[in-house]
Amino acid sequence: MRIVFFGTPDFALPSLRALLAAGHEIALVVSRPDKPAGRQLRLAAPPVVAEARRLGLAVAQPGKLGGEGFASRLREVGAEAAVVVAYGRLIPAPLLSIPRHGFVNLHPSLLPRHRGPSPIQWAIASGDTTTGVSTMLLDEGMDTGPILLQQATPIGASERAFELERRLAELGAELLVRTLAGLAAGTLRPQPQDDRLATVTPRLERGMGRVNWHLSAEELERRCRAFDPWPGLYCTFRGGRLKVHGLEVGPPLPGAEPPGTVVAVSAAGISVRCGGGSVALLTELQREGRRRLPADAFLLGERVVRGERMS
RNA sequence: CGCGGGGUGGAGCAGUCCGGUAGCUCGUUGGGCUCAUAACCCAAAGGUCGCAGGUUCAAAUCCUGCCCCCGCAA
Repeated sequence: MRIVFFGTPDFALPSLRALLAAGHEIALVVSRPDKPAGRQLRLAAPPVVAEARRLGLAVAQPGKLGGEGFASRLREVGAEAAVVVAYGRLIPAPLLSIPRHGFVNLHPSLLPRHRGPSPIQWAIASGDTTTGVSTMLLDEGMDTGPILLQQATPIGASERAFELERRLAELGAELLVRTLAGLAAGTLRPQPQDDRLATVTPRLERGMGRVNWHLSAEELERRCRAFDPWPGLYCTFRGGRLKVHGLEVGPPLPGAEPPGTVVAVSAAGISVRCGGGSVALLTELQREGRRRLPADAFLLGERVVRGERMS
């Protein structure tokens, strides 16, 4: 099938490759504009653009999709379907009817649960034991279109967002290929989503990684995995930023210290009082400007003492 | 030129401002104690102080250039 591919980050790469491998013709790859990245703030191309160039595909990085300019470009391409995988922008409604089969979107959750921009992270943060990938036809809403196919997968008890994301990217790529085959064969029946079951995830922000010690250790443990690698979990300790890369639910310790108080220190980690009397065991830490370290190594240089506070 | 921190025995750090024979915790090795031990005691080994150049009687420490790691920001 002749298709236009919309995508931007790494998550979209397996899909792009799988579509090619399945014999589809990718007439155009559409991605978001380059933006400054890295420590020197140099302009960097999104992963999808880099990959598309390697593959010798035509690339477009329009600033806006709204105008007539892009619409006519899309018509010229004459694709039978558009595929959207983590493009990063809402597709304006007038474009949706240009390809004969419409816009097929891959979404990394079991819709209608976890609509919105960060479904993978919130599936973990919410304590879900199962998630998955969905393909659907885009409509004018945000992840509200009728579902084509879905594939579920369990979430590992210690699985982190970057790991789950990698798995869902692969799982989604397969699902996408099956979806296009189904569309071409006319065997798919789009199922409307049940809006009553819908949940919407907020876009992640830097500040969401700030540890609130009043939350339970269980909640913090999930966030530690959900926000890895971004925005990460961090707090303030001894006047500087302390990133928390490893946080486990610790064995309970008696006491009524205010949340954020160090209640025990051992080679296994730093135990910190959390909400509801729970205890978090910090097992991997990183001081700003320093390397991330397992707790035992961290403690050799930072003599953390019982009773110290983290905020 | 976006802002900033750091590179010191195997690991994590102090020492750098106010130049003057390298220190702490841990690990390693040997010995001791002990029913025993990841515990404790004693001893030892192990370092071109990121690289190059400069200043100086003398540089981990001051100056210049380069390499590498990291936090913020995006």
